[in-house]
Amino acid sequence: MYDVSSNTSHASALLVWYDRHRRVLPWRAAPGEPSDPYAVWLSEIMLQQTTVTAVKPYFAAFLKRWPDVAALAAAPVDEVMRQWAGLGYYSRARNLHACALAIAQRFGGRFPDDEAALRALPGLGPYTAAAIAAIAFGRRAVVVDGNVERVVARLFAIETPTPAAKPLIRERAAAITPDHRAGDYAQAMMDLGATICTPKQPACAICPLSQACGGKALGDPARFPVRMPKTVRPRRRGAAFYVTRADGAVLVRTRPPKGLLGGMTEIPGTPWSGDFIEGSALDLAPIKARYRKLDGCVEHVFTHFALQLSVYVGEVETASAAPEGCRWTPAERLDGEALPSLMRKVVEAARGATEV
DNA sequence: TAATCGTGGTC
DNA sequence: TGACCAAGATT
Repeated sequence: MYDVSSNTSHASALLVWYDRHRRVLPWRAAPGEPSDPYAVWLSEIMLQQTTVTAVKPYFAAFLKRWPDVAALAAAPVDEVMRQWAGLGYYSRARNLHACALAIAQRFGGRFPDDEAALRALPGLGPYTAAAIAAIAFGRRAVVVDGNVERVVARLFAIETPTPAAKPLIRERAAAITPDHRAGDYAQAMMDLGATICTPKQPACAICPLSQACGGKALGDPARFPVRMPKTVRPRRRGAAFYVTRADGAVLVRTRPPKGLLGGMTEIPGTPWSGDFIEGSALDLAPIKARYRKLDGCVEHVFTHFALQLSVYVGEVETASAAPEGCRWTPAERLDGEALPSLMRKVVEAARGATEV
């Protein structure tokens, strides 16, 4: 206890707190128990920009269906995409499968245990590689996610607006990262950010780092991290065509593998643009049919734009062939398609309007 | 460096 | 009700 450098004191105060207040999470090993690298990896990918609440059911479903990395590697990528549907950021699912294949084929089914090798795998960036090295293998690593950024920015009262402050935040984070209990420390920082040092109203009164916190000393810790002024979110509009055959089959198509909703199933529609003309929507219908426009719009907000989608409902004869790029899917199999949430909204709107 | 890439919850 | 936010990666 004679080393009173900030390095050790921050970490030990945090670890004492963690031993008492750590969250119980499905992918987290019990104290003293070894963690399963597969579970750690799977959860870390799912948790990228995604809440714990949203991840839990997906994590359980994946683990039940594919209990280890070999099972996941052996699955068709389309099955993985379907299982991922609804969780968002679909390139994660494609990379997840690519990573499982790499582990199975290049590493004999065992995850590499150092940060650099992990970093080279698909879908593993600086954060995730460091997190897995620390949590699954006990390696010292500087783990910086959104929680750590917030905690560190407050602790050191960093005035530089993010994202310009990232290098400084990383430097400060490295300076307080201990050499021991790497996994516990990384998870402690994230638990602190998630439960105490929260974005809006940090609970400084019960924070183990409050004594050392520069942001608190200044009187307004919630001011950190300092953000750059926000940009406006543009709105785009378009139309979707929900076409059914007399036998109930629905016309769908698969989006290109890359880009927005890459590789996912969609209801055919027009491009989405800022200057969409409602009156010319029907000129872009994928197949000739009698269409009825539903009242209102399906609304959906993406990260960088908001979308308003008109929905047209049409019906064709059973003999009708699917147009180029489209396919018919039986009504009872539509829910099993890799439908992103936006498209589930479209389907729901169309069904609600047709079944009355 | 700056865009792009989902979704659901919160205030 | 709209803006912000969540265990970021990729290009």
